[in-house]
Amino acid sequence: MSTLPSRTKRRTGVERAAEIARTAREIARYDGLDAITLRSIAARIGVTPALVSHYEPSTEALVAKTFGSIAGAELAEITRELSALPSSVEALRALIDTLLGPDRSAVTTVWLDAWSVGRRNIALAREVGVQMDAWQAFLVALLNRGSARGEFAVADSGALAWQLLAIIDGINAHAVVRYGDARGQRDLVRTVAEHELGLPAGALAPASA
Amino acid sequence: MSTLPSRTKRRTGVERAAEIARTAREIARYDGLDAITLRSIAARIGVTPALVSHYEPSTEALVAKTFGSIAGAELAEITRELSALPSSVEALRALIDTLLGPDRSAVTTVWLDAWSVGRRNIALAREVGVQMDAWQAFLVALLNRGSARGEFAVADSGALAWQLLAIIDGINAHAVVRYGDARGQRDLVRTVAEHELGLPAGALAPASA
DNA sequence: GAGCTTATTGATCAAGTGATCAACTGGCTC
DNA sequence: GAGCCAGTTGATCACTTGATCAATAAGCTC
Repeated sequence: MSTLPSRTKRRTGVERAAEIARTAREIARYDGLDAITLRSIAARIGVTPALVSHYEPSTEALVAKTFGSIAGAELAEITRELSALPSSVEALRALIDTLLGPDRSAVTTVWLDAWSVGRRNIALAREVGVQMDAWQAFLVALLNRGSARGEFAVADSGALAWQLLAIIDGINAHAVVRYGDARGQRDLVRTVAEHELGLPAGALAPASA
Repeated sequence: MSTLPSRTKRRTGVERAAEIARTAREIARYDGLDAITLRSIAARIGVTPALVSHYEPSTEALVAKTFGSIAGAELAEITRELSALPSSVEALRALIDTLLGPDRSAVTTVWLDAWSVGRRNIALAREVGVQMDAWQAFLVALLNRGSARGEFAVADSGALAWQLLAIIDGINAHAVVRYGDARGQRDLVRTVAEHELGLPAGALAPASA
């Protein structure tokens, strides 16, 4: 046998922990939150289940952390994208387009899993609450900013944020089961938002005809 | 020992099958669809897991059947209740009140479980599709009836039915996690329905002030 | 290059899952 | 009351899960 360094072994603790976290996210996206297993992660990385257990003593906590990581990463990315837009109306339009766009089913299924599994995993249930609050806070800030700028008028930004998020989540849940694409239902969210914000019809419609 | 007939044994096959189905429904409502287990059912009835397996050779199929039974029973009950109402507007109002009323979380959690578990259980996934179609068909019929009676105007009853169901499902999903009560969000559905049907504002509001 | 810190392994446990099958027995029929 | 059909049991298999622990070995420091 040659001296092939076939396996790069013995990574740093920090590196390995990051690798485990990343692998858990991949598994959650592809196969669901409850496909996260000591053995599924270990097999994917090429190590022993005991090693995963060493870095993540509680699998339940790892599931909760993984969900929070996926949901939080999406919110962070959207926050970044929207911050470049000049007006709140454009930001709201982009938000609707993104959250009801194609290739969203991966994140949506993770949310569906979280709502379901959260009943058996207390840490996950708490994380779901945290992420929902974070989304609502983000949308409230967006609505208040637009209101302060005089772009539109909002009576109760907190309640409206919950309503818009509920509609979006409902549409996406249906899309996962039925057509795999929620774009056809964007008009519903646009109409509700325009109506509640006192915007003229079509104000949130896509730019190009 | 006395001759106490402590256990009523040896039921009819039909009786036992019904008992198993009923027990599976109870477990699904209280502890979720994936708490349905040969042993959980058997323990609750007081028989051997093998007996449950005898009547239900496939647990996956039993889970799918149980979901269909719960969802179908609710639709049947609501259909019955609404059929007594004289107008379609009143029926729509009652539908919204019921589907976003208290004590709905049990059924909502079963739906959440079904959306999540359906990815691993093909039979369940198909049943979810069937039940969603049944609900949509029911609502389409309600909308078309009201339109034919001249109570309101509906452009695309099929699309509107999906939209209203998506909103209701989204609100209920949020309610399961957050406040446990979706009544505060009823106005959203009412407003959307009134707007889309050309009804005056408040037409779907509760009768009493 | 000795020694030590720490990443990593292999083995193993207890619990829980669906499923199968021969054996038992309750209760009805003739 | 003998016999038989069908409901029921107990034992058991193969598999998956999370978790623990002593033992190993890699790689850095001195």
